[in-house]
This record gives sequence, structure tokens and C-alpha cells, in this order.
Amino acid sequence: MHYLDELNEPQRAAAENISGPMMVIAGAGSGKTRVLTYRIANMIDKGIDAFNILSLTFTNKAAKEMKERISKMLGDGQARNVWSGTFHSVFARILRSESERLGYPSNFTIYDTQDSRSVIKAIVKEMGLDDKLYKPSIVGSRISSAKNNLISPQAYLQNTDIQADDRETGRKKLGEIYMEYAKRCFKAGAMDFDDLLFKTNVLLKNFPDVLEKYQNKFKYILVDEYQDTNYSQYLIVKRLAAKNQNLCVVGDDAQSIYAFRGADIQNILNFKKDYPHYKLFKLEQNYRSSKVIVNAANSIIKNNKNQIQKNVWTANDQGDQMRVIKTYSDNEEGKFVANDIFEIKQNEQAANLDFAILYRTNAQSRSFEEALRKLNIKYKIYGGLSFYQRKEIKDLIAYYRLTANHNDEEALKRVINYPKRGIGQGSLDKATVAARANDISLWEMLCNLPKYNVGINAGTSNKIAQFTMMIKSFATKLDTLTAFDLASEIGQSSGLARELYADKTPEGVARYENIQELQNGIKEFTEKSKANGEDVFLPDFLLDVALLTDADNEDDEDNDKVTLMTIHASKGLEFPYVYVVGLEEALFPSQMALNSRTELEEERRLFYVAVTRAEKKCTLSYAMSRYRWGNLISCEPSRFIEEIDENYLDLSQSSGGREMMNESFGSEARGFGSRNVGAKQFGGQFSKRTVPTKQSVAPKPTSHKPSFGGRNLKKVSATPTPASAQKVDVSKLSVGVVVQHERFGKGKILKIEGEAPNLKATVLFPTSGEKQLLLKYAKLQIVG
DNA sequence: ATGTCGCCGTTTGAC
DNA sequence: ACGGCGACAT
Repeated sequence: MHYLDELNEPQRAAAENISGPMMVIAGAGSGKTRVLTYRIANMIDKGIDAFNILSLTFTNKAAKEMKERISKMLGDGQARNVWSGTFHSVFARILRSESERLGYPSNFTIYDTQDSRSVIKAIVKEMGLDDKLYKPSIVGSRISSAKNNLISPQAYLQNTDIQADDRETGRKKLGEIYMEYAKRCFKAGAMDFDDLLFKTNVLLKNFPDVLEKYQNKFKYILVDEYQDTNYSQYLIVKRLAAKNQNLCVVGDDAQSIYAFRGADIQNILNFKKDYPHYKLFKLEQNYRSSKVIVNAANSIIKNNKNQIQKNVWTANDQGDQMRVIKTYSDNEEGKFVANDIFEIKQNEQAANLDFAILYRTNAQSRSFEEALRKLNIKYKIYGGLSFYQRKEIKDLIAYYRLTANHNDEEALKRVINYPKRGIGQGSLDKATVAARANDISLWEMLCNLPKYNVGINAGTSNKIAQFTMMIKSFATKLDTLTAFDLASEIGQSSGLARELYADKTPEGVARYENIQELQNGIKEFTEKSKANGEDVFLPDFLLDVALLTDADNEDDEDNDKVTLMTIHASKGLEFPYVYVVGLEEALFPSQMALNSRTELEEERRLFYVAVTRAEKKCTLSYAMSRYRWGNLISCEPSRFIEEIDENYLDLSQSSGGREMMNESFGSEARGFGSRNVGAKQFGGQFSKRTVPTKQSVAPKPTSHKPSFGGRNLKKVSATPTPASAQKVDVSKLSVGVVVQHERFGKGKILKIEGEAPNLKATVLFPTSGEKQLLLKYAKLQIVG
């Protein structure tokens, strides 16, 4: 059978439409990747040179898998010649070969978010501005969105609207910071993530010959996840496609979840303006999920106003109802999910990799980790601190970076005194000030200290000279030693390996293992390229490593693990069993999104993405209380639960928690969390609304005011542990009394023994079991 | 120059 | 709960 025969009608039509502009609107699970893959295979089959195809995907992993698939379909090595990867990785490569046009070194550094924040911080400090007002995160995101909208520092300063904005927020100097930031990055030979796109635009705009070169190279362009492209990306694509107009964009407006980093859903909606004669294809049949899941998801997204009309349907089985699970606490939620996975694994012969736990924020992973570990279920957490963000890895990579680009100031600052070389902050400050004054990079200053008479003593000067000489000696080998050989030399000679090896604490051992793992990674990288007949050097590795995503990182040793990740990270993935957890107001939807319709709609799309990851079974859960910033706060169920058509929900366990609580504590259960001042203020309103039972699940528009959740959170979270909680009146404690403990929650006293002041109480906590508490230390409050 | 302590803010998402 | 960072001590 020919591979195109495996496609349904609209899929095939899209795959066979090779030239001209086209847009594929692909509902969740409708075989989007399949269409892209088959289309590229078909193009090559029809005689299009693979070298002329550019395929932009959301992760590098997706690009790699697509290539492998195409290779198999075609049975030859042609697919290797397709340029594919993320926007950032593809254009970082192009920038590297064209860097001299922009006055950048070809070994330019890519600053990650941390680096760029650190530059901003230094600028704010040096300009003598208030660092509370000019927080690196705020300044950084403002600069980022300027870049994503192709607003240069000059344009920023001249734009009256922007200036008015900044005056309003009191951040009048933002433009100047932006200007200085850009200048410093340039001096350091560094680009941040946004620069990779911004500078590509500059390159294509200012150098027509370069533009033409790439237009001729990329005669056919495909863009996946088009709904998540920002203006900068949009314009790169538009420029490259302008000559040949062979552009295929694929996306789903319902799954646009990256507006916060500049993605513009209008790019999809405006496609017809740029390409009036474009062809539109709609993929509406879902192959992934059960009827229940598809229909439930449709009922969610229906609540959004802005969207392209489509009708996602499936021929799959009906499937189980989606269970809504209510638990008391985040810990209990973790236990429920872990137990549930354990049971399903046994009853339905499922493997660990069939399960995913999806949450709104990375901080939620803890309770699931603990619970899974207790049941010996293997899991893998994506996101959070990735391997490449660990301190020891960043330190070692900073040595590589500094070797490849001496002007990389962030790398320099990171390693110049690590391991300790006796080069302290004082000397570094002096050199930095002098470098700025003379308009040279910090590195140049350090190499020419005598010339500038900076006032650093001879001993320290000597140490600095030794350091710069060492880095220079590494640099002489950049073109001669392979990435692996040079990396190991740097690890050894810098003393970093030795430093970590000497640390025999468990963390120290782990750190040492990590840098070994990094070296192994470089070895693999070097040898793979060698097998392909090309030598790779350290800068090649650096380019790769800077743009790796967590999703790109696959340890193939043991893949049978439960997946824990944010919903954002789950985009494009699918699992038979999915748990969408932490469905609570102010958490999901995030409290940041409660103030505007557009942001709330984005949260809803996020929820839509979460639910549509599931193939067989989707379970929703929420907790009535959880720890946040070390404080116990009360929560109420997310409005999103109520938005789902009730016909697809199994609500029998969304009141189960209450019954369990009633067993132990009688009528007290309802007042859970009443120790919080907030809950008291909230009064009856809270308890009435907690449980989405069959009756209350019916939409009640009046209770959906966006301000509702926000107001609630404010009250509840603003409740520090009352000072009186420590001085509980011991005489009032007796068997049967219900107390609130700051860590274990609510519990009932089973036994009191010992003599004052060393009275001991045995307390039964429904979530953590029996605990012995020494009353003079225990932070308790009597609640009944 | 380096080490330690206590305070502060933190948490939306990520190339 | 935790890490980062400034203030102070060594």
C-alpha cells in the first residue's frame, strides 16, 4: 500500500498540495504530524530536492522524529538533507554562518534567561535605579516583548505609546536600560533567545543578497504549531517565503498557549491577508481520544469567544466518563493519583509510560513524586530545573563558552573565581568599572591591566594573568581538538573536576556524576558526527546545548516511566491515561489570568490542551487545601470543571473526600481550614460552593465573575500562622478534641500521656496517619 | 578574600 | 520550603 493511502481525505489533500501557500487547521489529535511527515515524503518523492525544504517544528525532538520517519518511508538517506528544527536552532545556525554581517563573532554566545537577567541586574545597579521597581523579571519581559515585536532600543525610545506606558508604571528608564542591555550583549558577543529571531530579521532585511540566498535555498517551507509563533517568527517566515510562496503552515487556534511569550494568534487568523490565494485544509477527525474526551474537550473550548469554527469528532469508542476527584490536601491528591495508577496498571495491564500527570505549575510536582516513590512507581519529571540548568553544569559550560568567546562576560564572571583562585569581588568590580569607562570588554581589561592602571594589587593581577593565560591556551585548541577532547582538557585543567571530586557529600558526588554525564554527552555528540564524516568542535556543541529543550532530552535506558510535566510542556504529546491535577481557582486558571478575558481564554485553551492529551481515560482532580509558600491555604474547585458538559463527567468521587472526612470528624469536616482567618471571613459562602455535585455543577453564571477567585485567594493566602497557635491552652486538650496542626492539617486527639510540661499527644491525621506530638513544641490550634 | 547567618521574595508557562 | 543575597565576622 502506498503511504498516501493511509491518510484520510483532507489529510491526503493537504499532503498532496505541494506548491503555493496553504494552511492546515488541525484539531487536537487529528494527525497533524502525520500530514507534515507524509507531505515532506511526498515532496521528495515528487522530485523536490530535500536541500530545498525547511521544516520548523516546536521541539528539536519532533524534528528528529519526523526525519527518521521520512527516512523509513522513503528508504534512502534523503531526509537527512531537510533543514529542520525549532526556529531558534535553525536560525542560530544561519546567524552563525552570517555573523560577520552583523558584526558578531561566529562563536557568539547564546545567553540564557539567567544570563540575560543577570546583565539587566548589573545595569540597573550601575545606573543607580531602584531594583524593586526595575526587577530583572519585569525589565526582562518588557525587553523581550519589544524584541519579539521587532522594536529596537532606538525605536523603543522614540515610540510615544511605549514611553507613555513606561511613564505610567513609573519605569521611565526602561528604554535606556534596553539600550544599554543591547549594547552590552553586543560587546560580549552574545545574543539572547529573542535576539536569535530579532537579528535574523535584521539580517534578512538589511542584506538582500543574504535574503535571496536563503530564499533560493528554502524553496519550500513548513511551519508546525503556527498558532504559537510571534511577530518576529512570523516575519522571518514571510520574508523567506516571499519569493517562492511555497509555504505550508499548520496549527490549531484552540491550542494557542504561548501568548505570554509573544505568540500571536492573529498570525493564523491573518494568514489570508498575506496570501489571499491560499488553500485551507481542515483536519477535524480525531484519532487519539475516546468520544467522551473529544466531546468533553469541545464543551470546554466552546466557552471561548475567539476561534476558528471547526467540528472535532471521533469514530473511536465512547470510553469512560472523566472522573472528578476531590481530595483534602495536595498530599492526598498525590496519594490518590499514585494509588490510582498502581491499580490501573494491575487491572488493565498498563505500563508506566502510559500515564501522565499534568499540572499548571512546576511547583506542584512534589506531592506526586513522593507518592509515586512510596509505591515504587518509576517516574520522570520534565521541566523545572533541567540538567543544563544545574549549577555545576552551567559552570563547566561557562568555561567552554569563555573559551569559545572571551568576551562572554556572564561566563567570565561565573568562573573567574570558581574554583577559588583568590580573585575576589573587589578586584572584579574595579576591573568592570575601568572596562566600562574605556569602552572595552571585561576580558580585554583583564588582559591589559597594567596598561590601564586599575588599582588591583600585584598578587591579584598575577592570579588574573594566570587565569587569562589558561583560557587562552584552551582557545588555541578550538580548531584542533574535537569537542570531546577539548572539553575534557578544560574540565581537568580548570580544576573544576577536581573541586567537585573532592566533595564527598551525597550532593557533591551527584554533582561530580553530573559533569561526567555532560562529558559523556559531548563524547556521544562528537562520535555521532564523526560517524557522519564530520568533525565537530566545541562551539558546535555549545550551539546545540544552548537551545536544547527538556523534551529533547531522552534517556533511552529506561523509558517506562510515568510522565510528570506542566501542561505547556505536554503540547503535542499523548498518553492513554492522563491526570489533570490541581484544578483549583487561582491555580488553574492561574490567578494572574483572572483579570482579563483574553488571558482567561488562554488558560481555557491550556485546559483544552491538557484534556486532549488523553487517549483512553482522563481524570481531573483538585484539593481543598494545599501548601503554598509554606502556608496552608484553602482552595475551591476550578470553574473549568463546571464548564465541562456534565454528561461526560463521573462526579461520584468529587464528594468522596467529604464522606471520608465525616467519618473521622463528624460535622467538623465542612469547616476544614477554618483555622484560616480567610476561611472564616469567607464564611458560609465557601462551604456552600466547595463541591461540584450534580446539582451545583450546572453553570451558574453569576458565580463566575473573574474577580471572584482573585478576591478569594487574597483573603485566604494572607493568613500567616496565628501567633496564638503555639500557645495552645493545654488544659483544653483532651481525647476527642480536633486540632489543627500547621503541617499535618486537621487531626483528632486519640491519647494524651506524660506529665506537664512534657505532655505527649497521639493525634490521628487523615492525611498523614497517627503522629506523636510533644505539646510544648507542637504548633496547634483547637478547632473543635 | 572567604565564610556564615538571617532576611527576603518567590511561582504561571519556556526557546 | 527554599534559594539568593547582602551584612557582618573571620
